[in-house]
Amino acid sequence: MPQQNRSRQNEKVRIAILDAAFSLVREVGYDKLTIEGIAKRAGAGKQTLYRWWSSKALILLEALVEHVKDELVFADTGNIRDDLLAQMLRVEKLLTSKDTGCLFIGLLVEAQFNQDVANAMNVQIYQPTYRAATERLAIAQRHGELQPGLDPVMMVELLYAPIYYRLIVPCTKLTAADIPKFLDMILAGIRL
Amino acid sequence: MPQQNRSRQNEKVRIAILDAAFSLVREVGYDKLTIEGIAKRAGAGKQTLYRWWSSKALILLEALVEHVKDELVFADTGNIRDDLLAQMLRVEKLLTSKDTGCLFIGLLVEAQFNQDVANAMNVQIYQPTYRAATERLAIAQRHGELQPGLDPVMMVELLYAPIYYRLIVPCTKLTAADIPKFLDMILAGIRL
Amino acid sequence: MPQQNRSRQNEKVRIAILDAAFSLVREVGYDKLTIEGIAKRAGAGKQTLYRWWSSKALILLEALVEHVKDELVFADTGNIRDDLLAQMLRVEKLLTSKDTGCLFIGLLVEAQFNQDVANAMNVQIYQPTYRAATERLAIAQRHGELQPGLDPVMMVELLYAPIYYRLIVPCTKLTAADIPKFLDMILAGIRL
Amino acid sequence: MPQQNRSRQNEKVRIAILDAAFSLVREVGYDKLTIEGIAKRAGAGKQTLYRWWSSKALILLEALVEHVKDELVFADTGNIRDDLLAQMLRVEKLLTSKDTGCLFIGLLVEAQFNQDVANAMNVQIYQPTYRAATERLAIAQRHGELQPGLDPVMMVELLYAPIYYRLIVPCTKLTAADIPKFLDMILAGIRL
DNA sequence: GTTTAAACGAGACGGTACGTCTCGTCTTCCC
DNA sequence: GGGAAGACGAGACGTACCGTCTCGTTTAAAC
Repeated sequence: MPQQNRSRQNEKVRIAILDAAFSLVREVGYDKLTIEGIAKRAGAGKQTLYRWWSSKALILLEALVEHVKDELVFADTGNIRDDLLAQMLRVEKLLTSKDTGCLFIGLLVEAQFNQDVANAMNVQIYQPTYRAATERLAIAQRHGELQPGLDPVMMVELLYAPIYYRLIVPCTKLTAADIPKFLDMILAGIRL
Repeated sequence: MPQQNRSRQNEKVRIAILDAAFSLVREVGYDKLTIEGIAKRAGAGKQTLYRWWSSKALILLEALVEHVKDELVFADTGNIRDDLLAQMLRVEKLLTSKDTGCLFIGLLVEAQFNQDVANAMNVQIYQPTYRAATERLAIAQRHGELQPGLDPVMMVELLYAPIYYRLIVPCTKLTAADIPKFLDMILAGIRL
Repeated sequence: MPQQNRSRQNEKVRIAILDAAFSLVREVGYDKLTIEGIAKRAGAGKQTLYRWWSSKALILLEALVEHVKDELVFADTGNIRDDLLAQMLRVEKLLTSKDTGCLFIGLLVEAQFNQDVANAMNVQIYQPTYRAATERLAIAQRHGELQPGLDPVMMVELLYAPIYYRLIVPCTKLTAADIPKFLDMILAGIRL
Repeated sequence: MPQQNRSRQNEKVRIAILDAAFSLVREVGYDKLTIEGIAKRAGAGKQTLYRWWSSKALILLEALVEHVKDELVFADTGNIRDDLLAQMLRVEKLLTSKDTGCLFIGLLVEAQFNQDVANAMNVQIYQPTYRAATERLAIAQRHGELQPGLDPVMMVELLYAPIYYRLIVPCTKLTAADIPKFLDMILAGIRL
């Protein structure tokens, strides 16, 4: 991330670019978004974008992080099901909202082909999320709410998995109503 | 899909194009794959590709389907865990193999932005898969192996979900070794 | 020319093709005329056209010749100026008429780059024209109407030259009214 | 013409493109000349050509004008025949030279179908030529060398006409040796 | 308050691939 | 078995963006 190197540059330009990218991606979609389009909307030169970011994905990631950095917390109410449900709904909202949904999918897509983007997403999104989630699950295990032998990381993945599945697989639809159903299936198991 | 309209055209050309696409996508990756590149390798004119397919994704989908149409079965050995594990491993292999892995991811990606591709994948991949899987699960419910109140479709999704999650989320890795762990977590539940 | 080889082929097809070419070139212009367009209008297969003609120019030439073969005569009224003027006006009319004008220009153009067309035009258009014209001029020389020492061929060329000049040079316009002026300048000379 | 708008652009690129066009048209002929070919030889991107010129004809016209802008003068030695002959030979040389001949014919051809090219040729080639020529002829008329009642413009056209005729009509050949013969026929008239 | 170095907007540049078009050849099917 | 119909390989068209590269012009810190 380049922020640290740019202490002297005009913060206004950076904000204008992030805003332009954030609004444009909603209007034209991730794949139709171009560096030239962002530059034009931001009233910036293309060179300015290339100076600070190495791809459009990293611009969007920075824009996204500014919008969602407060969502990664994991509350502890004492009841693990409530906390898990709250967090799953929070993620579901993030991934389906008009603002951030297609942006997030675009970034996931880009990360498939671009290792820099994958690493950046990992550092800025997934590591904080996993840390918060595994800590909460470990507490629940110690409290006897969850099975003690299971790997917290795999539990996190299993919990988020249906959300991403519905997001990614064509012709499925991610809805808030199905979240608690999936949660309870995971908690109780599907075997008789 | 155009196959039905092309009874009179040279099947050799179609095969050459699908083969070219299938081999090229392995070598250069989905996003670097171009229509021109496929045409060149196939010894075909670009117009021929555009005549029969409306995007590179649909070419790849057709190529993929030819390679995997036999994988969508769902055996019934009488033991539901065995059958589920076998199918999950089959899918895992498909999604991580050198041949079809990045091809499949590319198609998933494309389907995010291209409704035609999404529909085509649904018809050719997901509907057959879901049908086979839900039938097997319903049998297991009737046999008293699985909880009778659960929606077979959601169970299918839950079972496939961790596979897709590991496939799609950056910096995670889909391995055969984790498949039975996820399966048992889903079967038994994670709650104590 | 292919006519002699096609005794057995359907004359109706040939006529349909020539008619289609002749009418199409008026509507779309020489440079926008395509083999495919002619075939479509004629209700013929492209292969049929390629079988009998080697370029669209030769189709048009054949169509043109059918329309103008009677114009190449050179009457002898006994008065050389009258005969020359009549012929020059006849050519002017041919070159500026809606039917044949742009067709003829197209052929001239094509002949610049295509030796086959140049030869065909020479044989079918220019040789008959030159023969008729030089014969009439030679008679006039013998009758003491024209200077005896001049080359009849060059005289023919000089007479036709202003017509072609006006036809070909951009932003000049070929009009019947200027023909007699040019003729009299050539007859009398421009020197005082 | 775009020259005036491009003060800031790299003149080297413009020259490279004009040179490439000029040399390529000699090698492959006007009709086989392509924008892509020019771009490739010039080491330029296609977009650069499209940015400054709207057709290959206008590129060639600009290249031509650079080569011939000094040929359009019309000397005044006091003897009208000498001056006319000199100018006609100059034009003959221009139209038959290996460098500029087929290029010029190509432009004439293009001007038949493309009004922009016709206008550009008129402005850059014919208007200067006509102006210089009619002025010299008017002087000759005032000096009593030429008939005073004749239109200078039509005289100019008549003088150039045989040159263009020989250039354009298939299977005729423009030679320097015939130029003075045509000139003298025009000056003296062909009537006895 | 001036200097000066960077970051800036603007956009030309060499490229690549796009999707379309037409060419002239080749193939299939029907009459 | 000849012709319409049209698929085919080829390749140029004109467009859109890519990422790089000058250009002057702010602009803000250092002097």
